[in-house]
Formats: sequence, structure tokens, C-alpha cells
Amino acid sequence: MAKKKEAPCKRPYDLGKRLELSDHKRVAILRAARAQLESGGFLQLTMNTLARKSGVTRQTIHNLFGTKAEVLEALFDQLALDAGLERMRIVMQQTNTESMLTSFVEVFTDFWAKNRLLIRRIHGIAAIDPEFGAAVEARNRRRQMAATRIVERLDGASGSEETKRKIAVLWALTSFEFFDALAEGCGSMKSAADQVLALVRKAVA
Amino acid sequence: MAKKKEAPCKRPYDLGKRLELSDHKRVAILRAARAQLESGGFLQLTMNTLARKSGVTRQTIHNLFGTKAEVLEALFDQLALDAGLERMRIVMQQTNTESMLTSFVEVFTDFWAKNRLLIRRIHGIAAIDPEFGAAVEARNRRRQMAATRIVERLDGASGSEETKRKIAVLWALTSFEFFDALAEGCGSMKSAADQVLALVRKAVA
DNA sequence: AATTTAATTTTACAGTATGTCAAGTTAAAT
DNA sequence: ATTTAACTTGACATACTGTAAAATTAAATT
Repeated sequence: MAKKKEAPCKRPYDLGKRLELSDHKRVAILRAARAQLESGGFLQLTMNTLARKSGVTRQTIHNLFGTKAEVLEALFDQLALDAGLERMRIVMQQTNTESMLTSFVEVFTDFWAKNRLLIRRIHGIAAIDPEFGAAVEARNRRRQMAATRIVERLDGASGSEETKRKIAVLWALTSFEFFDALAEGCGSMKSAADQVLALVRKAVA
Repeated sequence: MAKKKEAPCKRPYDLGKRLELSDHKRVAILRAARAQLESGGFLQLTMNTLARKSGVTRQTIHNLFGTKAEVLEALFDQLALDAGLERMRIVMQQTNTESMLTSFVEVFTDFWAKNRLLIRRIHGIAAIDPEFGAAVEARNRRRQMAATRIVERLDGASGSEETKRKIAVLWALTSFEFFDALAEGCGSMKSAADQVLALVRKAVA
């Protein structure tokens, strides 16, 4: 009674503007996720509200990202990608080792200051969920490597107990959590950053 | 057709052994909650599994504690109560201000080391959920007060910029998060504690 | 020993969240 | 005009939280 659908004949298809639209949605979703995460926290952030706030369907979020955890990983990745790579290059291109250390501290305190609330949440999720924690840890490894290389270059030797100690201290002093705790007590982010640098100099140099 | 129940005549009732049993259950639940939280994290910890692991009904947990968040608050309270009060007294009873500082650092690094995983989770929950975060912050205020008093006594004066700076630094250096980051890099908790003390001495004394 | 009392269990329910599926719609690309 | 794929819609299964009321159990009282 009803007409049968024709058989599908494959034909080349270039999605130009459609990809663009799709990307806009990705951006909108991540932006909304960030806002939601910062204001209400992780428990308030539901796929439903996220969909509503970003003007998309819940299903679309699943199509674009996968699970809720994957949305957050994407958010974290974007953050690291936007800021991380180029800044790390700046650090490593310093000729003087001393200024490399300074640059290292500045790059991260700046990063922590600009994304304080978001990173607090993301690290919080990492702390409560071992699986997500592993994902975050993997993404933080670049900082670890950098800290190691800087201290080793500073010390000349590598592998000694003293060097190991310095690496651990530099790592901890430039961690987000330390900055976050410090900023709570200091009046401003700027002075917290200054304090970190001073402490690093005293402890490592 | 059926017999009517007699009217209830109130009569004094002392629940001696029953309270004891109830307390045993409270303990079992908190113990199970801790284990679950440490091993699987917050997202894995459900009221159902918690009930199963502690040999109680889900409803009983609700009766004894209230909501899931209240279970965790109870867990955190117990932790702080067990260790916190007496230890803080030890710190404050030091005659020498210098040894008061040392004692302060030791008390907390010791505490962090003994409850590392649990505190990491609890602070994680505080970081992702503003409401729970406020509850944790309120319970951490004792440490804040102590740090302030120690530095003020050490400096003689109170209110100066330099004193404020020192308070913030002492606060951050003795935070759990800093210890946690440091312990990751150091081989042992012991050496992490040593590092904290050394840094505090350098920065504050 | 019989009865009263309250803790605990059982059972049921409402509300909300996640994640998946299939069919329908829409708009860009051909 | 037709094909294509993103997107929406609506529905579903599952799981967790929190609450309520009746049934059960064991301690405390008489």
C-alpha cells in the first residue's frame, strides 16, 4: 500500500557547513559545562541541564562526546590544549636555567589563577574517582617531566637524592592545590603567585 | 472479626543493650564507608553496597545518619574528633614558640599520612560540591586559628603584612593537598613530612 | 512468662539520573 | 529533486536516592 523507500546509493558527501555547526555545538556544550561546573559543582551538573543550557538535546551531547565523564575529559583536554602546549614551549626555550625556573612557575601560577574554580572541580573529580583520576594524572605528566628536567639542569647531576628531593618540592610547590590553598590566605592571586616563586627560589635554587 | 490492639500504656524503658547494638552498627557502617571510599571512590559508594558491606539495611543507614552526605560528614567528624582535639592541645601546650611550630607541623603531617586516601576523597567531595565544601571548611577552621596564633606569637606583632604573608604560607604548606602532592614525589610519607617541616622553617621562622 | 517498647527489616513507592535505541525531522550537499 | 548525515523526538531499561508504612524482632519491663 505504501511506497517502498529506494535502495540507498552511496554518493560522495562533503560536510562543510554541517561540521561547522557541529563544532559550534561542541563549543556551546563545553562552555555551558564549564559554567555549570564552576557555579553549581559536579553534582548539580546533569546531562539534562547541560543540554538545556547549551541549546541542544541530551542525545546530541551523547552523540558528540559519549558519557558524562567524557564531556569533562574533553573540557579538561581543551583547557590543557589551549594553554598548555605553547606555554610549555616558552618555558623550555629559555636559555638561562634560572629564568627557565622562573618562567615555569609563572606559567603555572598564571594558569591556575585563570582557571581556578574549574581546575578545583576537575581535580576534585579526580580525587573522588580513581578512573577519572588516572585520566587527569596522565594529562598532568607534562608538568612532571618539565619539573624534572629543570631541576636536573639546575643541579647538573641527575639521580642524586638531593636532586630527587628538589624535584618533589618543585612539583608540590607548583601544584594547583598548593596555589589554591595559598590564594585563600593571600589577598590576591598575584601575591599568591609571588609567594610561590619566592618559596621555589628558596627551596630549589 | 479481628481482635483490636490494646491501647498503648506508656511505661519507662531503658535501652541499654539496644543502644550498644545500635552503636556497633554505626561503627560498622562508618568503617565500611571508609573502606569503600578509599578503595572504589565516591561514585562507587552507594547506599546499597554500603548496607550490604556493613550487614545492615539501607533503611537503617538512613535512620541512623540521614542522607548519604550526612554519613560522610559523620565519618569526617569522627576522624577529626578522634585525632584532632587532643593533638591540638599538645601543640598549644608547648612552652617554646619554636617547638610549637614544630609540633604543629608534626601533628598535621602525621594526621595526613595516616588518613591520606580518606582525606583525599573527602576533600575531593568538598571540591566538587559547594555545600559539602562549606561543611568541610567549617571543620578545618581550627587549623586556621592555630596557624594564625602561632605565627602571631612568633612574630610578636599581629596584623602586619609580613605576618599575614607568613600565616598564608604556613597554612598552605601544612595543607593536606600540599602534603599529598609532596608525598607523591618523595619516596615515603616520612620524608614528605620532613620536607614540609624544613620548608616551614625556611619560610616562617 | 506475658507484655510493652523501640530498633530494625521488609516492602513499596516517587523522583531523578544515566545511557541506549529506533524512528522521524531537518537542512546541507549533491 | 534526491541523497546524506546530523539532530531531534520519544521511549525504554537500569540504577540510585530518599521516604513511608507495615511487619518482625529482641530487649526491657511488669
